[in-house]
Amino acid sequence: MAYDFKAIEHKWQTYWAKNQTFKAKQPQDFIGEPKPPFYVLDMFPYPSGAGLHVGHPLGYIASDIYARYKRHTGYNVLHPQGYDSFGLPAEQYAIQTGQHPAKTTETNIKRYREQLDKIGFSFDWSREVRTSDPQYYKWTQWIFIQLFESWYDEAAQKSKPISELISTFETQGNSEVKAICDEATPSFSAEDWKDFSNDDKERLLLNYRLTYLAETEVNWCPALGTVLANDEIVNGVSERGGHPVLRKKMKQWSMRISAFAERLLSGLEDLDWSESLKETQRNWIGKSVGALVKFKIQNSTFGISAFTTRPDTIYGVSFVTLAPEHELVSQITTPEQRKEVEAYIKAAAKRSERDRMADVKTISGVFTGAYAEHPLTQEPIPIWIGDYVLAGYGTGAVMAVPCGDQRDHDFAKHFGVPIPNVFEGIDISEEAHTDKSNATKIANSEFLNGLGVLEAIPKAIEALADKGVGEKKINYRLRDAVFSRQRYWGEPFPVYYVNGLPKMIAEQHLPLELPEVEKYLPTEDGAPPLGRANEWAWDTEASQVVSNDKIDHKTIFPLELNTMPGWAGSSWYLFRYMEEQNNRDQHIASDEALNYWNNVDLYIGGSEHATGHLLYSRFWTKFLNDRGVLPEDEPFKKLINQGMILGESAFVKRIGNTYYSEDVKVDDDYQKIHVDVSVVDTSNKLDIEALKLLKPEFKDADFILNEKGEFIVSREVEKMSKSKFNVVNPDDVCEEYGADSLRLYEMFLGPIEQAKPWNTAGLSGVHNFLKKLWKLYHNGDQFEVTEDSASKESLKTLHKTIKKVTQDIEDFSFNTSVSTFMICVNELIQQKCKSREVLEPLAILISPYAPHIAEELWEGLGYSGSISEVAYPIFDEQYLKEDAKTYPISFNGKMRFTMDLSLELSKDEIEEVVMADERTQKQLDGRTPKKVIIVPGKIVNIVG
RNA sequence: GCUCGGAUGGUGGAAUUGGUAGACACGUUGGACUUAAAAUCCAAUGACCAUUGCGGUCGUGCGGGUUCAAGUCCCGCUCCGAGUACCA
Repeated sequence: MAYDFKAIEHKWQTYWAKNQTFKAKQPQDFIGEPKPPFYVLDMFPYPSGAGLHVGHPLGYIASDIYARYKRHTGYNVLHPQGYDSFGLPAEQYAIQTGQHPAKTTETNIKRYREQLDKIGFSFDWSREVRTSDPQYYKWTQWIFIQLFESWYDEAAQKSKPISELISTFETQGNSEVKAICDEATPSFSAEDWKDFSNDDKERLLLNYRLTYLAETEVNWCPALGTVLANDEIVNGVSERGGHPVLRKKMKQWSMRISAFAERLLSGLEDLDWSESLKETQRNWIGKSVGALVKFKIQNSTFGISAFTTRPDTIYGVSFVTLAPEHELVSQITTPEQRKEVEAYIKAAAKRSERDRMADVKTISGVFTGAYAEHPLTQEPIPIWIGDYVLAGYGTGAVMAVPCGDQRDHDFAKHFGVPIPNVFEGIDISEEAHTDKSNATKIANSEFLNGLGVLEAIPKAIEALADKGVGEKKINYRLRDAVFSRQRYWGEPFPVYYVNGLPKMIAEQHLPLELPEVEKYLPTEDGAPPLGRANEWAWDTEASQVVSNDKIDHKTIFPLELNTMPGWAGSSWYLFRYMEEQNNRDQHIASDEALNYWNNVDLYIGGSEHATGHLLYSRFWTKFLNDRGVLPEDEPFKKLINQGMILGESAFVKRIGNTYYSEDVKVDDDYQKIHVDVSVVDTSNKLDIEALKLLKPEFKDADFILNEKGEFIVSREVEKMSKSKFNVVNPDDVCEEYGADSLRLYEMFLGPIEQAKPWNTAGLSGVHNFLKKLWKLYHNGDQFEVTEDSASKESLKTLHKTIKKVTQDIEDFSFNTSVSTFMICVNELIQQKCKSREVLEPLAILISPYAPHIAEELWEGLGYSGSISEVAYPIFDEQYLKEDAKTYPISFNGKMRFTMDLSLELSKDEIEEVVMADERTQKQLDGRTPKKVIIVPGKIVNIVG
């Protein structure tokens, strides 16, 4: 019987589904001692219209191997899957076609599921989640309300209920409270608080809430009447239509993630994540220690605060630069400068933040005409604006010290601002002196003169603090996260507005479901798509959504028109899987479930989520832990990033309507045109007829063949995408080679974390291997395994394989374990091994990688039921004992020949044997070696 | 620009703590079986030189360095990829 992968894979996929083989157990399901839990999670996919390509399953295959391995070693494994089903592409499609995004999303999910099912994953589908399902986003809304009802106690480093803060305000005002809040929060006493109106109280509380309304900048496209994602902007204009884009302020919900900066930073230490990923998050959070320096503005009541890490250079300040968006700019600019300043602000609004950061070569800025006062010397300091200062970072103001900062130096030189030198014996005429080591001594700085940088910093802060013009400050680069999106296809906020102040809809009335709209575009006056809904008002008495025309601002109020961003639903989904479908009504998950599963033991996904999803979900987890909802304060214990699978695009040379084979010389300028990889074979030959069939536009084209009468394409490695015609569909691979081949090949391609190109030709290698494996258990058409004991050699092969494969799984080195299986099978065939003693453990070993064939072989071995929980083979050292080693004999580090020597020999004995060998004497050619280096068990190196 | 990765034969990659560079595959070439093809099996395959055999030189993106020994460690570059706060 030949290896009939189609029948086998279909048979076992049906069996697994029917028997719910991979359904995880809840703690209460165990009779007696429960198995230890192990939670393996993939980053859930966004179900796009294009379907899966072979790049998507890479991480899923790796995590599936690990999940299956853990089942073999006695764990109760939770390995769920679901969909991140809110998102921009479905909305774009809806705008174009008028189809409801829920409908296209449903279709896409169905297709994803079919594709996933064909690959043989051990997912527990009974726990599926979809972020766009109202029963799911009910809890996303619920979490939002919890955030609204919380504040951050800086002293305790913990989020707490807002009611506690209110009681404190009632008894002591806010002077004693150490809370994270807006900078502009005024101080007040208990009496003041009592005198405030309810609205005033609400406005003040918004300064403290963990989610709050604030003015933030967005990319506004006036022509489209909408806000654009950075992604939708290409070269400064909108991708759709090429319209200009401006930066504009808008009132939006924000998340006070900055309150958690310190914990997000220190929490990294205990995580089993790659050092590079942790480093990326550390840099993103960007902690820096320094001082906040306050500058008075001359002839004005205003002041500017600037954060600096170099308060020691305070006497080197020669100007102050504000971000063009800084709120003071319009108020301090002198009439003479106004025209120039306004023009500059307008120009800066057209540049994206990224452009401004990336461009360090162009120095630009404008003098405001205003002067600040040096906090220590009272000398006047000119105030400039410059777009290298970003409004969102720090205070949006920089105290410029041109002698110590290169950017300030460039700016000063460019505009002819003086560059006072505060460093002893350092020439700063050409470039700034940025060295922060203590070897640098401060000069021209009064009481700081002669001090090293490290001593000068605290001394300078002390002096500033004494005068009340500065203080020690820790600054984080991490900014509060904007949480509003002017979109349709996202979670609605459970918020309505009374007198312009936000109110939460009570928990028991959730979910607040998305309303129907006629079009998915923003309204004509620029309101988000929800502004088109006719039924989008909240009746506080009936507690239900009612028609907009009933809004009376007495009992019926308008609802929030924004929706939540993509990361809302993905920040907590891992906890939803912990509970079974039928017990999800009353909570995110039951306490029993949360306390049993805790958090994710292994998380696999792309590194592009390093600072988005992975940081936000850590933030929400910490918050929900503070508020007693979750038992853990980190979501993902271990994390592996899978690399991208790239496509091998195919190109043809075109001149007019004539196409030339790659190896035909063409003198004129030609264009390179993508052709679909499906009409090109593995030796780069193009099937012209198939191409014409696929793409009618080639019907009348001329094709110039090479001397052999073939048409050859050129190849290039690019990102796999529909527009590049280089997408390989896993369905096609499963059809031609089978899911087990696909799984093995994806792993065999290379290290899981590396980006690598897909080359379908290589599949035959792993497919051949599976055929050989099959043959090992068969004699002709007959399944054949003997009860004879295995040879010493075969046992050695087996145990060598157990050792290596087990180690590889633990190290996530799946590519090398596939090679190990190949070596193992090659050796067993050579040894003509048919013994159950070896073949039975081998079937278990390979089952995480190629589960379908393993099940079939297991059945052939006489067992009924799935192989999936059979105990994993145990490695026994005794079969691997060696008594000799093939030593490489090197001369000056170059290997010349090898010698088989007993491992029992001492260093001296080895030297004696090696020196006596005639090949050694030939190499030395009469010379006496200066040195002989012998590392027993490893190498001999003769120097001389 | 900044942050984080990566670079090894014709191709994907291996070499886990500094110790035989190129495991395992793909591809290519030659051979066996066959009327033929497919499938399968066997052999060769880093480059260059030598060749009757022995053998030799070079070689892990580039330039330096440390070491008995460097793909691996250190310093300085080049190129490519990802992220850069509203793609998910």
